[in-house]
Amino acid sequence: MKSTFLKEMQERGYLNQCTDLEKLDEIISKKSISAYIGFDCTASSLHVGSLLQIMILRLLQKHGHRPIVLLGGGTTLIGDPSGKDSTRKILNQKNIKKNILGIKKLFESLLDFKSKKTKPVFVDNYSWLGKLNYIDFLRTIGSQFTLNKMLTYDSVKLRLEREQSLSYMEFNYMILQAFDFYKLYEKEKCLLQLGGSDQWGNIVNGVDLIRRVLKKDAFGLTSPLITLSSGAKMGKTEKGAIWLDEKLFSSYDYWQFWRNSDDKDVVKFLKFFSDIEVVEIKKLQEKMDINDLKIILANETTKILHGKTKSLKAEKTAKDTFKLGKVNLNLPTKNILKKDLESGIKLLELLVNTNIMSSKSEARRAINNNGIKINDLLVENENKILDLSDFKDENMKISFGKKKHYLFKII
RNA sequence: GGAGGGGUACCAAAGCGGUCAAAUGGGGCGGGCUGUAAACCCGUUGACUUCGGUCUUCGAAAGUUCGAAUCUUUCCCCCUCCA
Repeated sequence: MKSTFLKEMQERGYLNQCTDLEKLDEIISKKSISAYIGFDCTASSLHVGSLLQIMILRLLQKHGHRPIVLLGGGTTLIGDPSGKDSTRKILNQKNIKKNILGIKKLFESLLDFKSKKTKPVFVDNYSWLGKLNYIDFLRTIGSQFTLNKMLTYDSVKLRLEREQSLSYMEFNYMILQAFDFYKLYEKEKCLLQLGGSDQWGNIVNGVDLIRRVLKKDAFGLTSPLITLSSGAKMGKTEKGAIWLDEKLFSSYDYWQFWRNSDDKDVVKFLKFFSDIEVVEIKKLQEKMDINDLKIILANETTKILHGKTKSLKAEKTAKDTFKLGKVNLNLPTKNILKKDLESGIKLLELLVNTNIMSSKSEARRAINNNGIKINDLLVENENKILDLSDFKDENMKISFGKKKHYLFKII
């Protein structure tokens, strides 16, 4: 492979399938191109599941290419049927607009805006999908698609085979995504669409459309679906998604998420989610203890998303809490009113009110299973009432299990 | 259009008039061991509780019964086979 971009893509394991790898390599090794990835706007933030795509955009910039971030303000109104059993809730435009703002903001720290040449471009496909003329669209674009072929795509086939309804609206999704690529080729000279392997069908459609209508070559490239060594899908835990927005998922928790990776995933994750050069990762792997490697992983990933200061802070907090047994004031913090404390607060209620536990039964259970500690002392009485004597220097630490620690402050 | 099978907790799946808040497995959570890992072992897994119990739950609604996840009726949804 000639191009540095594709070489690193391969080294890091980002490469799954390409419509024409040789030709793309030829072009991309000679000049700088624009490439796009589309993001759904179903939530106000992205989660770890989208992080790989973001890393690819960063890599694109690193090698002198220009990333285009397509926010699916139009397509989210329709809903991608790929990999879904049933139609999902359709969002209204107001929510989608809000989501777009939230997602856009994430990219501010993740991508490089300084270099003129590789400055990212943001586009919302509503700007062209929203004003389509139905008849015109059917004649120029719709005529290029055959039902015969559309029906063979997995996203469609699976739904039909399972006799689950697929609305005409959703059925059109792939055409719209193909049209996006077509538009971006015209407007932004975008040669390449990137995406997860589940997007392959949609991407190929775009490439075909450009070839047929514009008589030009465009390319599609997909990344593999990441699974954890446990087999689970990346990004969602039982407690909910690992959000990238700090308001939804704190930098401390984010750091912890990576620190708690499975041994078997660490090197893979370093390649996927850190900026450390692959050669360097190999060296680290040889000389370092797996736990130190996990700390590096946590530091690097947190640094990329939340910045160096927060990453260091999270590392320090973790070290104090887990290694030194100290109370670090940067632990997730909850406030307690002084007057409430003076009249006595039931531990059970506090746990539920602060969302540490979702019900009193659960809290009782946790206590009876020796899972709750106050200032590192096991709580034995489930009906414990808290008062000032449980605080040291205005602080009280409540721990649930070995990993979750919360700091309570009197206000 | 014809014939049959089925909808049970987070998921899979048993139960087919009372002993059912519902077996079992997976997942989750907690504990033990460890390294904030994996594997393994133990406990736990609807809510509220003055710890006596109470309330809500087996696709939906209505009914039979002292008593229904279990029986009846209607409705909704899914699956398999034939046409």
